[in-house]
Amino acid sequence: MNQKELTQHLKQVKTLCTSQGARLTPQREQVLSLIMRSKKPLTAYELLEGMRQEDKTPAPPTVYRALEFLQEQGLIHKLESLHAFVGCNHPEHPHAGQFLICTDCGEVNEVCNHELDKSLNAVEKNQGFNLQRPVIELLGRCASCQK
Amino acid sequence: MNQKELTQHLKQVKTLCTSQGARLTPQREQVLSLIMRSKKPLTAYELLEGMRQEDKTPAPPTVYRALEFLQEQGLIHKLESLHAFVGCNHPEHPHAGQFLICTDCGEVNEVCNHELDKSLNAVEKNQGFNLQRPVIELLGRCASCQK
DNA sequence: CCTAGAATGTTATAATGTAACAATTAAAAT
DNA sequence: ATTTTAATTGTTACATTATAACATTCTAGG
Ligand SMILES: [Zn+2]
Ligand SMILES: [Zn+2]
Ligand SMILES: [Zn+2]
Ligand SMILES: [Zn+2]
Repeated sequence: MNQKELTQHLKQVKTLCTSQGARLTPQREQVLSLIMRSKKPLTAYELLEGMRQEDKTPAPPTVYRALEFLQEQGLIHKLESLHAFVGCNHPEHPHAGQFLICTDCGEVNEVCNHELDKSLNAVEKNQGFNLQRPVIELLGRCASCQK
Repeated sequence: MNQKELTQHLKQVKTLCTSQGARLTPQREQVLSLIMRSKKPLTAYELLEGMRQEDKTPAPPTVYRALEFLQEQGLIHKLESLHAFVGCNHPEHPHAGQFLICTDCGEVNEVCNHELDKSLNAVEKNQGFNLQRPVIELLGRCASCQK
């Protein structure tokens, strides 16, 4: 995400937070901004490093708290298989993410496949399971890296 | 898994390993045995603790090596969202696991849903993605815990 | 202003995972 | 059977990821 897109995104996100009575403080915004600008998912400690370059020297809880907030607001997703975080491009309606993760170039692509959703619903129904948080992370090689 | 089932499972597994030219050494068998006997997924350090009760005092690399071997042989699965390991009941034909994980009671249920598989294949095809390791972990409440 | 709750700062530590190299053991070759 | 080789295990140290606990500061609402 480039500077212009970022500015636009942050404006949207601020509106969104305000409407929810959630406070997108400067620190939280800084963490979000670092994540959105990155081409790759970032770990908590990479974010800490990023914050240090722009700012003072925050301690781990600072960044973990910001990450918790951003997840609650649906502004970022955590990738369990990478211990890293990516921004969400469609935070306006809450959703669980489905991710294609390239193990070669590190690119992460958030998809939204309704067939997959249906299958998950079917599993839920079959098993009498109440699904609350699906973790769908598809690791492999992206189209470019196969060439 | 009870003692009788375990014995039976270990016998099968030994045959399987032998046929692959893989060596299920006593340590590896001990780790597998701890995992299969447990009702809940176990973390590496819980396994270390378990090994210490039966044996000497192994260091972390010991258990991580055993876990790596067991995963390679398809005898166990790692749950990324829990940093923990569960046994596989169908190691005879290799597969990626699909898991229902109850956040109340901790029970983990490995399912094998072909609709879900199809959806994954469709995503692969649509995106030109070469899927190598799907991580499918469905967190929520199991049927019993909803009552 | 005053106060209550939210957010942040700070220190310490817990939990998870790996690098590097030495010692041992088991398989394979001679 | 002995030698050679590769696989496995032991050991130490450390890297990475994450949280508990408590103090301080800030902010919104009365
Ligand atoms: Zn999203
Ligand atoms: Zn790629
Ligand atoms: Zn399995
Ligand atoms: Zn349950």
